[in-house]
Amino acid sequence: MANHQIGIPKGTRDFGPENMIKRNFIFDQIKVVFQKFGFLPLETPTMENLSVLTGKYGDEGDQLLFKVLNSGDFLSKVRQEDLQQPQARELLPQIAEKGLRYDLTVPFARYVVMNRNDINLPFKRYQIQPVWRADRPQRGRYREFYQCDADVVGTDSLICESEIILMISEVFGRLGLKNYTIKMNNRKILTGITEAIGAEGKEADFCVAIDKLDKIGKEAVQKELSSRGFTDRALELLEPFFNLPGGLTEKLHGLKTIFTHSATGTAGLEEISRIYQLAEALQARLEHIDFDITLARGLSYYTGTIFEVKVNDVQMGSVAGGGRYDNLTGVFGMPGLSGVGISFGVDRLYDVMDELKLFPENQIESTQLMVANIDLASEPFALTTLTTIRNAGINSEIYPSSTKLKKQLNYADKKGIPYVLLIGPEEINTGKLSLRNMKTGEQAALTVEEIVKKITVAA
RNA sequence: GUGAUUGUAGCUCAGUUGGUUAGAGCGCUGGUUUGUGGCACCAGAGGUCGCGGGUUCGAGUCCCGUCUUUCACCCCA
Repeated sequence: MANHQIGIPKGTRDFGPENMIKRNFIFDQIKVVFQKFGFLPLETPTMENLSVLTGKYGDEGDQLLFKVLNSGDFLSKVRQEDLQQPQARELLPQIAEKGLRYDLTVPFARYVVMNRNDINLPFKRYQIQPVWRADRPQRGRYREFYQCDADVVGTDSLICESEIILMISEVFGRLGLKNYTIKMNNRKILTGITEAIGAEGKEADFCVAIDKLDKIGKEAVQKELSSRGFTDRALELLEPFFNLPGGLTEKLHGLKTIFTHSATGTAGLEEISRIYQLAEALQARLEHIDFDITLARGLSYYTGTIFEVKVNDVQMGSVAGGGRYDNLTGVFGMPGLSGVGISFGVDRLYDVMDELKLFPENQIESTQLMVANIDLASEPFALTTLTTIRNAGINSEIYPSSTKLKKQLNYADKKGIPYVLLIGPEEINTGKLSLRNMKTGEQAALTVEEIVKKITVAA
């Protein structure tokens, strides 16, 4: 009888065995690629001090942080006046000093600063851990989800950016995703645009609005911009940006003339074309890259190149994103360290791959053979045989009790076990064991050696 | 945080203007088959109708609250 009280928190999920095998496949591919490019693993605590987390993600972000209540009698240290008239803002710092990590980049920055004397710059790390956001769940959006980050700090070389493009391509190739777009832009270009249209300093507002272009259309973006205080003159000057020519070189050329009086914009353009050159030298496939000046990305700490990857033909937000941040460690008292990184969203990749049916059929990590449990007398022989088979490197199990064969075969069938080995009095007498192929229903009398050979070859 | 939406058996869902013991399919258990799964047939088990309150002679059905689901906005992976 199921208890109606039990359940899991909103926006969290259990991952059953079938789920986990698929998820691990994604994790493994990403891990292999990260290591191939010289990134090494790092893990940080689930909880950080709130002083580390707050103020790094904007006001919105602070609200989305999960806070952890202090241990013990957490109310005893609260000021009496705050207990009389509780206000969340006053009360919170007194009752909670820890929070769940919101992303992997800020904890990484904290780690770099704390270990500045020990780490070898440029420092390349990857990190695959869950993060938590107290958001309202919806499609492709959970309160607990995994990020797979790879970042390099301590260099401003654009080789890093071009290698990120390579890593994205390789991960997607390994996952079997073919139709995807790596959108790339540069914050300096966005800054250049605000300069060019006479809206200096309104870059943040500009980013939020322009980011929605493909979603809500040009008119709605113009409307939003003017509601955010952009003048008619600015919107007029912005007009050419909406109508840039298609090709990369044409786009760059078009922007170059617009940016003649914007050093920042020009620098952004040079970075973009340099990244293309480097990626080409690395033999990256460039057809997936789309230089898109409307790409903005919310996180305020990006200062240079920004990336976002979308899978086409699937209704889903971005499945990966990243960019360069010039001064992330600055907030922790270590200025002048530039970093760039990429983050894959496994949960979304999973949903996309599931929808496109891209998960491989045969999972070698699952059970290959089950020894049926015919009767108590045959059990010792069956167990010895099981160990022999396991030692040969075949994933195998024995049905733990001698119930009806029908039930045992049914169990094997449902678990997708391809072979069942029958060991009863008959088999022990002849020394030939009955190996049943569950797919075809064929059954053969074979020695243990023949069985091991057959399954090893088949796998 | 704003605005909608959902909740009935393990799962997917029926359930009439409020009216007796709340149904189906799939799944599950047992049997037809005492050493042979999938197919078929037969039988059976399984439900505080999300939770709490209210209206009513009577609530799965109407009202309020709450939780949950899904979706849009904000924002984001």
